[in-house]
Amino acid sequence: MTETRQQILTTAGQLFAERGYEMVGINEIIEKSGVAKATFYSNFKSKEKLCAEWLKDAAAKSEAAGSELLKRKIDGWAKVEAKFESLRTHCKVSDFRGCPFSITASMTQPSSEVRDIIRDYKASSRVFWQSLALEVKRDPAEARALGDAMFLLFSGAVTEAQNCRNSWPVDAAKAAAHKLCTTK
Amino acid sequence: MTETRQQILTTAGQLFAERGYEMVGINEIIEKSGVAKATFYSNFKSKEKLCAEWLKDAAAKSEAAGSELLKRKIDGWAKVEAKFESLRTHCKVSDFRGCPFSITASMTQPSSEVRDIIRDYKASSRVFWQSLALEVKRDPAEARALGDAMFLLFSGAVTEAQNCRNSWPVDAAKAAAHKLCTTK
DNA sequence: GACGAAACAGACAAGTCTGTCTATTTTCAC
DNA sequence: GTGAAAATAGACAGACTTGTCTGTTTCGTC
Repeated sequence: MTETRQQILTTAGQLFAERGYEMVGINEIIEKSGVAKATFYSNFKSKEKLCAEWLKDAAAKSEAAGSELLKRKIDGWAKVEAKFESLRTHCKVSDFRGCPFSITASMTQPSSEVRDIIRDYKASSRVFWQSLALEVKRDPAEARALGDAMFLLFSGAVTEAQNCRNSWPVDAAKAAAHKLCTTK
Repeated sequence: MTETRQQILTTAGQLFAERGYEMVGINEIIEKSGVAKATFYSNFKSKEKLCAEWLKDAAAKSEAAGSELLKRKIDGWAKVEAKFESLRTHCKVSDFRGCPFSITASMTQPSSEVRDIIRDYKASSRVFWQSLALEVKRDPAEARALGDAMFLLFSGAVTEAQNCRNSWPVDAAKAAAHKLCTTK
C-alpha cells in the first residue's frame, strides 16, 4: 500500500465516519487528502470501491481488537464491561455518528459489494459476542442466547446514544447485559 | 389537509421509508404522486419540510398505536410479545429498511428540525417501553431499567434484522426481553 | 357564464455530483 | 543525467439536484 493510497483511505475514513458515505464528495476527499483527482482515480476505481476498502479496513481492525480482548486473562464479565466502557468513551466524542457499518448500509443499494462487507462484519460481530458469552455461561445454548442478546443491546445502545445525544443507553445496555450474565 | 397534499405525503413517505430521505429526489416524488412541481412547492416549502411532516405523521401514528396497546386488557408480557411479533411481520416484507427515524437521522444535519422530531419520537418511545415495563414489574426503578433494556433490544433488533436480512434478531431480542421480564 | 383558486406542464437557474482527460511537474532508480 | 512512473492542477463532460417561474387549463362557486 503506497503512502498516498493510505493517506486517501485515512482521510476518507474520517470523513465517512463523521458525516456518512453519501454526504461526503470526492472533491472534499481529495482536497482534504492533499491529492489530485487523477491520483485518486489511479488508486481507487470509484468512490464505492473506496468505501468498500474503508469498511474492510475498519472490520479487520475491529475484529483484531475483538480477538485481542478475548485473549486477555480477565474474567468474562470484565471483558463485557470493557466493551461497554469503550463504547461510552467513544460516544462522548463530538463527532460520534453511530455504527459506520449500519449507517453506510442505509445509504447503499441492498445488493452491492459494500453491503456484503457489512453483512460479513455483522456476522463476525455476532460470533464475537457469542464467544464472549461462552466465558460467562458454560451451556452452549444459553451462551448463544446471551451472546445474541448482548450483541443487540450493544447495537441498540450505539444507535440510540447517537439519536438522543446522550450516553444513558450505554449505561442501560450494560446494566441489562449484567443482569443477563448473572441470572441463571 | 387537501387531498393533493395527502397524496404527496403518502407517496413521499413510502419512498423515504423504502430508500431513505437522501436517496429520493423531488422529481421522483412529484412524478409518482402525479403532481406538478409547482403544486408540490405550493404545498411544501422545501424537501426538508416534507420530510419533517412525514416523520411527524409517522411519530403520531406510532404513538397512537402505542397507547392503544397499553390500554388493552391483556397482561404486560403479552403486550411486549405483541410488539415483537408485529416487528417480525413487519421486517419480513421485502422493502423493510430499518427504523425510518434512525435512518433519517444519519442523513441529516445534527441540528435541524428533522433531528428534533426524531429526538422527541425516541424520547416518547422510551417512555412507552417504560410504561409497558411498569405492567411487568411493580418496582419503579426496576421497571425503568427493564423498559430501557427492552427499548434497546427492540432498536438493536430492528437495525440488525435489516443488516443481516434475517429475522433471528427479533427472536433473540424477544427471548432476552422474556428473560428480563421473568427474572426477579 | 364569469371569477378565482388550484393544478397543470415544463423550461430554466444555479448548483451539485462522479469520473475522464490533458498537459505539466516532481521523484527516484539506474 | 536520463527515462519511466507517479503526482500535480484543473478543465471538462454529462448527469444529477432543489427550487423558481411562466403561461395554460381545469374546476367549483356564485
